[in-house]
Amino acid sequence: MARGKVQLRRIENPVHRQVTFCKRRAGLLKKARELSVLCDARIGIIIFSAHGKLYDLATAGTMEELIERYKTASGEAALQGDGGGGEHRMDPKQETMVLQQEINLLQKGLRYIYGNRANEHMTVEELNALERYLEIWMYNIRSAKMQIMIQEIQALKSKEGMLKAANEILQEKIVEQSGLLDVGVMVADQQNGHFSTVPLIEEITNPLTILSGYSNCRGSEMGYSF
Amino acid sequence: MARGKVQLRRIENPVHRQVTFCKRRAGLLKKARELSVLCDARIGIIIFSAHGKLYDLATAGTMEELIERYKTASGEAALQGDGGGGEHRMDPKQETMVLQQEINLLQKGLRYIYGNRANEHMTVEELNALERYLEIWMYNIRSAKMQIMIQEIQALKSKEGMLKAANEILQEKIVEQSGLLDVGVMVADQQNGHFSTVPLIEEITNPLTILSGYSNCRGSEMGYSF
DNA sequence: ACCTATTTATAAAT
DNA sequence: TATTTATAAATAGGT
Repeated sequence: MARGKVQLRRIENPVHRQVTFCKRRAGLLKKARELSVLCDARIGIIIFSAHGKLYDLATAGTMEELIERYKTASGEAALQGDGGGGEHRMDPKQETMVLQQEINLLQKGLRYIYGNRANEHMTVEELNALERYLEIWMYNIRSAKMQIMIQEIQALKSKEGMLKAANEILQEKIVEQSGLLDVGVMVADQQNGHFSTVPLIEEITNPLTILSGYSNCRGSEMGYSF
Repeated sequence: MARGKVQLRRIENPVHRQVTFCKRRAGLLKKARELSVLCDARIGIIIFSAHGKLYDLATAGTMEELIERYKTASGEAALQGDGGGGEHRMDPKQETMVLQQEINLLQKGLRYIYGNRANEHMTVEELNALERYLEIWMYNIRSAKMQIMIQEIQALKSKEGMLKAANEILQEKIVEQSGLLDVGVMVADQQNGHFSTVPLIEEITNPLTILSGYSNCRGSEMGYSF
């Protein structure tokens, strides 16, 4: 913006382009910070240079928070096919009405929380409803994760059942063959190595013992990516 | 930038603030588009107004692409710190002081949210800190649940390993005894019922297949009590 | 939404 | 890369 009007097209001279990129990038981020402070907005900016280098800015929080909020706000999360099993569908008209109600309530809640409380009046009932919605959404996320783990656990359990059954049949077979051999059970027990046949199965039962005492760990020390 | 220098702090007059927000938001997006074209950069901007309304811009592609690219690009840069177990403990006095600070902040937050906003003033910094604490606590709870399920999965897997080992030993024993009997493997196979000995074990391997596609189920339909 | 006096941003030169 | 400077752009306050 000086010493010559700028044409709105790619700067061909690589040196000029690099210099302009640095200057304007700084300017853009400055403007964003100003807008955020002046008008109480939350802003995230992601810039990839032509060479793929990342520059970013997130005002009032982390970029991750903004991305999450963006995803819900842009409606991406709200309008996708049901991944789970058979859910009881109501007719589309009613469905959209309910969803619209939820959205209205959420928006009102946001104005209430972030705007001037005096301008928006929410009844206790509305606040309770909002609270329930939020809990439901959070519950959905957690449930999806749980579903995955539960399926894995059940797969393992069924596998365990099959292995146990196979074990029993094999043991029966051994007993049978021992009878044919007229040698008796003694031989079988000696050949068992460190596995004692009957105790083995008893020992490993009781799979669903729920452990307790896991409160109060700082989050950063636990690295689960679920 | 005109008719009066601007102070870099929140504009208190709501009308002025709204007008400035509109103007500067447009200016910011324009600058971003210019930078993108002039310097061949890819830029994404997410703006949430104070009332929660979303404004966004993505040059040269979609915001989703930029977010994906951001996650990989920032993730590569961010993988540092002690990944292992070593926790840096501070002395108990300092620890309790930090906890007391957390409690004070929470109490202030509760008064702020449920009481009269005019009486309690919280800075953006305080609110951010509160938000972070809440996220950490929630993360802890979820992590504890995860820990329990992960332990159960591992217990089941180890049990599976033991059963497999036992199975193999039993099968060896059968083969051995069959040799002693001079009857051969034919008899063993016939006595196996619907379990074929070797195929069985192959069939049930592959325990850690993670299922996908569990997004977006309504909470009320899922009855997990974790 | 439009105006315009000023402030800001910045292109080119150093 | 930092500074300077002439000029284009952005915009605060008003209408």
